[in-house]
Order: sequence, then C-alpha cells, then structure tokens
Amino acid sequence: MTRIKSSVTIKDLARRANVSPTTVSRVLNNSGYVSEETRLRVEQAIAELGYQPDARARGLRGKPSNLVALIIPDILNVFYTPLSRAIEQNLKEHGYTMLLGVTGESADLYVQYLQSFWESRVDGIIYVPPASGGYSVHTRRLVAQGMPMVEVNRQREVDLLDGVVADNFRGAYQATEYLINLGHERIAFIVGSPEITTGKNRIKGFYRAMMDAGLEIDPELVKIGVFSKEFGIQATEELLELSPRPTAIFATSNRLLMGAMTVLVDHKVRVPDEISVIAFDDSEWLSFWQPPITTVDIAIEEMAMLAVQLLLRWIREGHPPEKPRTYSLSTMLIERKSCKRVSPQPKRA
Amino acid sequence: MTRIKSSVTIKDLARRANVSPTTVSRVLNNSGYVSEETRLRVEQAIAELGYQPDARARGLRGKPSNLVALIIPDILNVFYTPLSRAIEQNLKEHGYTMLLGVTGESADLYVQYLQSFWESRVDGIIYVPPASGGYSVHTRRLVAQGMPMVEVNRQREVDLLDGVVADNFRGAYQATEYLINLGHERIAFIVGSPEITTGKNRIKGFYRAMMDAGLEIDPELVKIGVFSKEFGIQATEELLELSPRPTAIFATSNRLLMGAMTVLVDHKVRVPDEISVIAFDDSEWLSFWQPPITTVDIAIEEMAMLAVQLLLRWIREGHPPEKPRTYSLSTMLIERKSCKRVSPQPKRA
DNA sequence: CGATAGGGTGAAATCGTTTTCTTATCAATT
DNA sequence: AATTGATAAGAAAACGATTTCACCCTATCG
Repeated sequence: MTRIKSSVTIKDLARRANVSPTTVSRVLNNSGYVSEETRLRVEQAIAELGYQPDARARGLRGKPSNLVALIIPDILNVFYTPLSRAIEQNLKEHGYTMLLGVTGESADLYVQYLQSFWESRVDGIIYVPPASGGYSVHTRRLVAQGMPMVEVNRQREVDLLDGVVADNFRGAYQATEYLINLGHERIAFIVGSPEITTGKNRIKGFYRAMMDAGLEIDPELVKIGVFSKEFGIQATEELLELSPRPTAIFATSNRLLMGAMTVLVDHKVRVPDEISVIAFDDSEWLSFWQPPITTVDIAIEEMAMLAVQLLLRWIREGHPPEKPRTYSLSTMLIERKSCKRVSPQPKRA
Repeated sequence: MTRIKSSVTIKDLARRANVSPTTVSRVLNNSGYVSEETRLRVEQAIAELGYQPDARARGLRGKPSNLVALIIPDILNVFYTPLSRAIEQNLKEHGYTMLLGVTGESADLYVQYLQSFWESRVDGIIYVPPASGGYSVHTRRLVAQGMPMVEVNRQREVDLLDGVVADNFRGAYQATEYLINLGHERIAFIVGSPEITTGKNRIKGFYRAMMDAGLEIDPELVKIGVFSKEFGIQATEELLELSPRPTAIFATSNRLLMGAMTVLVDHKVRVPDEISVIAFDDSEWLSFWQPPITTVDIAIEEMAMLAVQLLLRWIREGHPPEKPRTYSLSTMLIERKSCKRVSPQPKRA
C-alpha cells in the first residue's frame, strides 16, 4: 500500500521547521549556535516526522560508524560463544554494534570478511586468527589503511597488533602437573594446530611439565592435529589401541574433549576408573557429565573486556599502540571428578 | 609512522588511469561502454593502488549494503547458537554479511538495535521478538519505512510479517502423549512466557494431550514463568516438595531443562527411576548426560533457511508479502533414556 | 560613535560513489 | 550527402549528512 520508500531526511526537517539544513545539523549534533526557540522548532519537527539519521551519509564526512566487527572461527564452540557474548556486551556498553564473521578456520573466508568489513568502514575489528595461515598480508594492508585491530585468543601479528590470550603454557603445565601429582606417567596429550599460539604453547607447557618431573614422553601418546571433535575421536581411538593404554588423557580443548568422550563412551571405558580425563575450556554443560570433567578454565570475560578496551583505545587515540603487546591472562584449574590417583608403575629398566 | 588515513578513492584511480571517475565507475560496475584498452588501464590502476570501494558512498546512491541483521534473545542458549550459525551461513551464501544483536529479552535493547540497524541501512532484519512486549509500534514503523523483516522462532506481527516457527503445539502434544503412553499421569509441566507463541502453543499442546487422554491437570504441577535456567530451578524445587511428587517432568526448553537437572542432581533424585524427564530443544552436549535426555527437537537448519529465503524474497521483490504467513515446521521426538514406564496409579475417588 | 566580539543563521563545498546528461567519433543506412 | 545508431567517454547532478565560510545582528568597549 504505502510505497513510501524515501525516508525522511534533514532537508525535510529543515523545510518543516523553516530553517536551513545547516541549523538542523547543528541541533542534531548539539554543536551550539542555535537559539532556544529554533532548537525547539527543530526538535518538534524531528519528533513529528520520526526522523532517524543516515549513518552512511554521516560516515562519508568522517564520522564513526559505531560498528565493530568480530571474527571468530566457530560459533558453535562453547568457548567462542561466551567470548562473543562478552565482547558484544562490552561493545554495546560503549555504544557500538557488533558485526559477526565466522570463518570455520578458513583463510579465504577471513579475507572475505576483512574486505566486507573494510567496505562498510567499521570502526575496528577484533579477531581470532584462523588456523590456516597465509593471510598476513591482508591483515597488514588493512592496518596500513588505518583500521584498528586487536587479536584475541590466538596471536599472529605480534609485532603489529595488541593481542589478548590465555596463558596457555601455564594452563597446560598446571594440568599436566596435576596428573603427574596423581601418579600418572603415561599421559596422552591431544592438541590442535601447532602453528597457532594456543596449540604451540599448550604443547610447550605439557612438555615442560613432563620434563620438570623427569618423565619420558612417549611419542605415541602425543597426538597433534586440529582442534576439532573429529580429530579428538581419531586420536582417542588410536590411543585406545595401544598397549599398555595411557592412564590419562589430556584433551586440550572442549572440541577435542567432546571427541575423546564420544569414543570413551562408545568403548565403554570407565572414567576415571580406567582412564583419567582432563581438558581445556569450561562450560556449564560439562558439570552434568558423568563424571564431571576436571578442566583448565580460561578467563573469558576478562579476555573480552581487555580486547575491547585495547581496541577502543586505538580508536580513541587514532593510532596503533606504540609498542604492541601480548596480554596473557592466567588460567584456572577446576577440579572435578574425572581424574583418579594411580600408583606409579615401576619404571622399566 | 604512516599517517595515511585517507583511503584510495575512485578519483585516485581516475587520475592514475587518465580517465574520468565516470569511466572508473563503469569498469567497477561492469556497466558497459568501456573500450578494452581503457578497462585494462583502469584495472591495472585498481590493482596497483589496492583500491576497495566505500560501501557507504555506494549505499547513498541506493545500492544495497549487503548487510542483514539478526536479533536474538540470548547467544549462550544452545538453541539460538546453531540458529545464528545457520542463518549466518545461509546469508553468507547469498553474499550478505550478518550483524548480530542480542536483547536478553529486553524490549529496550530490541528497540535500540532496531534504530542502530536502521541507521546503518541494513538490507533487512531477521529477528526473534523479545518476550517483554510493547515495542510493536517500533517494528511497524520500520516496516512502514520499507525495511524488510521476518520473524523467526516466535511470532508477534502475524498480520504484518512472515514468520517461521516450530510446530510447538504438536511438539508439546507429542511429548505429553509419549509420557502418557508410558503410564504417567502426574506430569509436571514447566514453561516460559505464555505471551509469546512458543510458550502459548506449548501450553496448548500439553493441555490438549492431557484432555484427549482424559487426564485431570493438577494446577500445582503446571509452572508458568520464563524460559530461563533460574525459573527451571525454582519450579523444580517447588515440584519436589509436593507429595506425591510428579512422576514426570516436561521442561519445555533447554534452559528450563538445565535448571531442572541442576535441582534433580542436587537432590540426588534418580532419573528416570524416580522421575522421568523430557524436554524441548536438542544439543550434542545432551547425549553425554546420564541418562541421555529424551527431547523434542526442532528443525533449526530448515528454520534458518526458510527465514533467509523469505527475507531475500522481500528484498528482491521490493515489497512485503501480499499475505503474511506463518510457516510452521514439524518437530521430532528423539527418544533416549530419561523416561521410564510406570504403572498408572489407581484414580482417587 | 565607531570598532569589536560573538551569537545565530544560511549558502555552498565536501565526503566517495552512481547516474543522468552531454558530446564526440565512426560506421552503417537511407 | 544526410541521417541514424552504436560506442566511448566526460561533466555535472545527486545521495544525506557535516563543515567551512560568510553574513547579519546586537551588545559591549574604548
């Protein structure tokens, strides 16, 4: 019926209030030099016509868009969901609306999103670098064009951007040490991509803890792949075929844990009686598992808040950080019931 | 160092390629009347200067933004997460980028998002109407201004917008019938906001199934509140204090289920031996629960695809649907191990 | 009383594109 | 030889705001 496609513009307001568009703009932006009387007339016109500004036109003259983009690998992952929520919330509190891009770890998609976000001239981008690499040049070009960016959870452009990550080394060290203290020696370790910091540092933490305890690392027990449920399944199946089996499995992400548990349940392996299990990431769903899983929790809220703060600082100051930093957030071991004490095997000669 | 804030524009290209901006635009938009030779020169300039168009300026001249907004109540909810993902994916396949708004069921936030999205002139909005009402006028204003909108999961503007929802009536009926067939008569029913379609129709389905089976409904067993974990906890605690206790609990969302199970585990009530449990919504996390929960699953992928299709149709055709429709997607009962057969109590005189 | 300061206002330029008009050239048709 | 028509290209207007500049007015100061 109503084919009124044209929205009401500043000119309509001007006509209605019998002033120039300039004056309307002054009222809109509260930029002074407007008499009380005219201001009222204009405000009335705004109310009557139901005017709402066009952010695009504003943007053309250099005003910010109040849009910030977030790029994550996977929105189904119970790690990234609360991270997204926390970032969204923090941004909203500062008046920003969040755009979301989901890459599925694909570099191509990442680059596509970068372009789309640049074209919309968002005010900044917070992103989790995808595991597949080779897109660094695109990130750097965007930054060179003046786009504020911050890395979160993983880090790649150490010399270029601020990054907020968990202390993955310490987290993995803690968990491994915990198992060792329970008497475990044949500890299986399942981890994702070693090219990204999460993977790399969790590996380092595990190795260091084993070394510090004077334990040999059986290469058969170390499964390095990707942070996916599928790889968790594959790795765990291989582990179960070993003899002797490992006495404990350290699955370094919730996806890997999901895979591992799928197999353990399938094979009716009792946790923790036959095998102890420890993981990374927490979720309310985990506490209902039988048994509830002991895990290394990451301070997601802090991570989000800090990332947003760093981005807003850059936006506010108009220039990148003088000296890009990595902010490392401490992890916390949440002890539940999935790990059992074992008596250390007598060492083989 | 490099303070080059200004991005490269169409004019820079024109200068570089020794043509007019008009011609550059023609190359960019493939709108013909450009000689092969000039086209090459322009394309070279584009490559050399690394030009990327400004979507805002384009938009001003009436070109679409390729942005579509999604508004959901809660991103932590395992129902909305896969829904968001599926919608994002569908949109991406059609060349759209998704903006995300999370309302937490607040009408205020909803309206704020509406405004923000309108100001960015997104091409369309898919939204889940928040439970708290009173914002209808804002939705209608946006539609009147020509914004394509589609409702998903819940429905409010039946006469104005297309909506895609689950067949909540049937789903609830099925689940209730299933319990009844197992011999249950004292069935507790926990449900969220009756003002929204999800709540309302699940209630209707439950009542109808009970009526059809000739069973009385004990008002003490019907808990109507909001779709939250907290209400699930409260309701279940009240239910456990009744004597006799209900023999089954029907929690009509994953959040309510989470609350119910929290209480049941706390009170060491064995499921399904002491109480059977059935729910709405499914999630991979559920299958690891002890026992795995029987639930009514909703065809989320279909819901997403259809919603996107309807929105894109409106965008493509440039006008609202002649006759707004409600698309009702059938649900599926997934039988697991949380419900036990009971022998019907002898009816009291 | 003239100069000055500053409040209030509008005309016009500007942002980066697309679109609408023109104009020019050249070949084909009458 | 004059008309038509297609192709190629540029000038200028337009989109909806903000911003710069210029102008008028009035009050204050010396």
